[in-house]
Amino acid sequence: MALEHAILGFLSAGPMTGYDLKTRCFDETVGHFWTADQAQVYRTLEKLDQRRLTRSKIVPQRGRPDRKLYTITAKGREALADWLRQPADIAPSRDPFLLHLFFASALPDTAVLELLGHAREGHQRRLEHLRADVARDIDDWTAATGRRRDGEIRRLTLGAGLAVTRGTIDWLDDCIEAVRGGLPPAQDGGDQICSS
Amino acid sequence: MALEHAILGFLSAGPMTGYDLKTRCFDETVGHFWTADQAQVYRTLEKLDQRRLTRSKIVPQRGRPDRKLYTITAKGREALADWLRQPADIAPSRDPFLLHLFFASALPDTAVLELLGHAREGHQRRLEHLRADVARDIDDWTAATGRRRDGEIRRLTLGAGLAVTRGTIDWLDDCIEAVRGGLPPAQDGGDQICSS
DNA sequence: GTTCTTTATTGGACTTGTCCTATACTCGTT
DNA sequence: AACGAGTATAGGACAAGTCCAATAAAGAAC
Repeated sequence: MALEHAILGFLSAGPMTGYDLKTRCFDETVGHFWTADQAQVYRTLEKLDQRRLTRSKIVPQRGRPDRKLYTITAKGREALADWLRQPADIAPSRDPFLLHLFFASALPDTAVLELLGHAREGHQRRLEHLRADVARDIDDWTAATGRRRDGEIRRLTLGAGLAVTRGTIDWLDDCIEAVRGGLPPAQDGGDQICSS
Repeated sequence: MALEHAILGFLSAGPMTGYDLKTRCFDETVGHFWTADQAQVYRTLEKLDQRRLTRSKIVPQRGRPDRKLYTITAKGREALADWLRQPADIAPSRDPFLLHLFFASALPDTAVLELLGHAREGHQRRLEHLRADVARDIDDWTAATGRRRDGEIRRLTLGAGLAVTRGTIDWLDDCIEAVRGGLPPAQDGGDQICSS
């Protein structure tokens, strides 16, 4: 499980609670390429504890629910190092938008254009978010912690998001042009699902 | 569920069995952006049948297991059209490689370079596969069926794969150059997981 | 003064997807 | 003659992820 190793990775920088991991680590830091469900984070932490890859300690608070602080163990560091040394998974992931587009040949050109335009907007927003928010977060974090190696690596992962998003937008522009230029008409014989 | 709608999409071109869908549709046709597990295909077909979005008919064969031919119903076509008219999901998907790279700052530069090189190779192979096999499949299929509109759309989805893969390779090249140029050294204080 | 947000953890129910196995007959290969 | 591959479906077990609700108290906003 990748979530498991990601958690170990974050814990290797210092003890944290499930809440810290969910908000500061997943949502804010790696959110643009790896999301984590809150319930899943807590359940994974529990499993890590059972397998002695982490140790947890309850830290009482007044006026707030107790914090459950997780610390990575030597065994946990080993498991993390093992994972890091393994070649990473590069399998292309599923793309629900492409699936949608694939079957959109049954729709009229205008609807296909709408689909493409909507996607373009979404990716444009994402591009701006990466350029502004994510880039700023990395700068802030690097300035605050002084961990320049980590910062460099974070900047590289941000670069991936930028490259892929830019590539996707260019592709969408090509698509829009192609459809505007006129797609061949739908054949009869089951091709046309929706003519409205 | 996307698989459900994908199956309806394929069935809208004509009746098929679970086996046809798995091999000819998913593995061969949309495999480069949407994979499907065999068991999942059969289970989804069963559910579609229960919900009357398809109808199945057993076609006996001699020397082979019986085929169970699924036909899309009017209700199924409606469900498909509804899905197509909805805006598609554009949420960026998880990228296990980026997660790996993210924590690789704990590894020495040489190991990071290895990771990047391995990924580059994988994407290069994928690029060649898309350019050769997938492009040929589309051409063959278009020539065989004469469905030029579908063929055009398929070519567009292929273009997405090419654009994203090319973008990723360019990014990896940038990364490799950056790491060769020298990453800042790891700090002490938990940063360095593995020095070997 | 009530409602919303933040901090913090946990459990239930469910969906989706993966892996493995069983069955069964044909055809081609070694 | 034995073995594997192709054709075809189906079930069990399980892993991973999503959604929702409960609990609980502080503090801010309306």
